[in-house]
Amino acid sequence: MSLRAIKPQHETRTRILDVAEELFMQHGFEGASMRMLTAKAGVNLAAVNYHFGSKHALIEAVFRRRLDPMNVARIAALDKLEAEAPGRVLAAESIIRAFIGPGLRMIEDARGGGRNFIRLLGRTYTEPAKAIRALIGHLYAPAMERYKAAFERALPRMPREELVWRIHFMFGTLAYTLAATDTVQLIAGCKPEDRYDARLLEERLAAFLSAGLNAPLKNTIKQAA
Amino acid sequence: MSLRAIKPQHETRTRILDVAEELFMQHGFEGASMRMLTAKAGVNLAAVNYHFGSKHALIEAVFRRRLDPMNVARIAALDKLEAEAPGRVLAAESIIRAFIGPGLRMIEDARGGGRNFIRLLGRTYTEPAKAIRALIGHLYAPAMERYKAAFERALPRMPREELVWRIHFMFGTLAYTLAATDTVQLIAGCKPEDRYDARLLEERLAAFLSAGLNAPLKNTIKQAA
DNA sequence: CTATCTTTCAAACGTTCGTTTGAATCTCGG
DNA sequence: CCGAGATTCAAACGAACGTTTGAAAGATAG
Repeated sequence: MSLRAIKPQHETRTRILDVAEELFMQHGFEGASMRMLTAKAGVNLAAVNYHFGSKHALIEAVFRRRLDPMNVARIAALDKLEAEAPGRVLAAESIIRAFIGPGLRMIEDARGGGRNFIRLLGRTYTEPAKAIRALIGHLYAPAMERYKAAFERALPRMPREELVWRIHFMFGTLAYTLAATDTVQLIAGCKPEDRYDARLLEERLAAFLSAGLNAPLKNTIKQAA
Repeated sequence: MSLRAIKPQHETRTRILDVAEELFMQHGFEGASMRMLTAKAGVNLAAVNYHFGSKHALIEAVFRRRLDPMNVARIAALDKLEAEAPGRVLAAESIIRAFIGPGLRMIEDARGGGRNFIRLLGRTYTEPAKAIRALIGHLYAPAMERYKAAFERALPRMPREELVWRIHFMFGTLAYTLAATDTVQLIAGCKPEDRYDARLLEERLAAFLSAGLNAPLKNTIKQAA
């Protein structure tokens, strides 16, 4: 074992992953070509196929690297919440905060890679390619099931079908908020850097989402259930 | 003028637009190729360039055909609302319903083209290609300005910055709800056909969004303004 | 130093992309 | 029926795509 340690064990791999994250976010999966990507990463064109096998496998690796730890953190946050108040009914807002917290914390990631990933992730919920949507759904499934059950316990009187819809709406708000690059400016001249004060954004999101989730049930909705 | 009328004046044009709407929705703008598109439409490969000029011009035409009338309907709905209660302060929920109504009505379009378009539109808010996002922003601008002003009048005590964010959140919910093809099933085993009972969906959306928009202002948010 | 395994490299592969071309076909007023 | 204009057609264009290849270079253990 020499004294090298200058070149990390898989520098090429991680450099490809970092650049892929950024370029997929900027141009989409089809819009970011292998030549573009390898040139920006400063590696040979064949490096992606050597280290990952194919472009699709690279896409999967990009998601796994961040999404797996993020969902672990989400489940841990929910576990902690339930352990602190054993047997008690949790407030919906606490559950919401447990869910969005890990994502927002990733935005604050100093190196900036996390921010790229979060924006990429937000966009991918509506990705047209079936294979990619299936991948995301598969990676999300465990955390999703856990949170759905938590919401059901927190809101026992809400019809299941209505609850599913409201969770769906919450997902939409979250995904869109994170994915939007400059569409915000469609509504108002909002300086883009303001968008990433994660603490303030968490307050805004928690207020909006918990109010929506707890919205009164009108008769028309009750009858449908 | 003969008795033909069998072949509409621009049948090729509209057939291309219909198929483009469907394939762009299914595969995205880059994923749907001209050969795929023209083959499905039963027209020659060169027809798109002959009638529209380029693929990008076709994309623009697909949006203009539906988005222009939809925004006209949105502004008209708001005009009607304000005319019915002159000088009065509108309820935020009425404004929300005026905005989402035209979109949901398009989903019910019998021929199905409207449904394709709405789903395509929802996805396009987070489209990576800048040119397309700019196009959407430009087409939306007039209606957007009108509705933003209406919300400001309806909620005079809310800080402007907070209001902009909440409008942004509403956009997200709407876009995602409409764009989602089968991501709903991530949350629950919901039969996809249920998703398009437009009346029920309007009730659910209006309840969720107006509760979120009217959410109480916490101190942390007030201080930020 | 040598031999073995890993990684990098330039070059090329076959395919598909959006677009262009120029001739053929259709439409319709005079 | 004719001829100008609009439309359709098969074929080809160059460019860019993801991937493969086989040799060169680098790293590692005996």
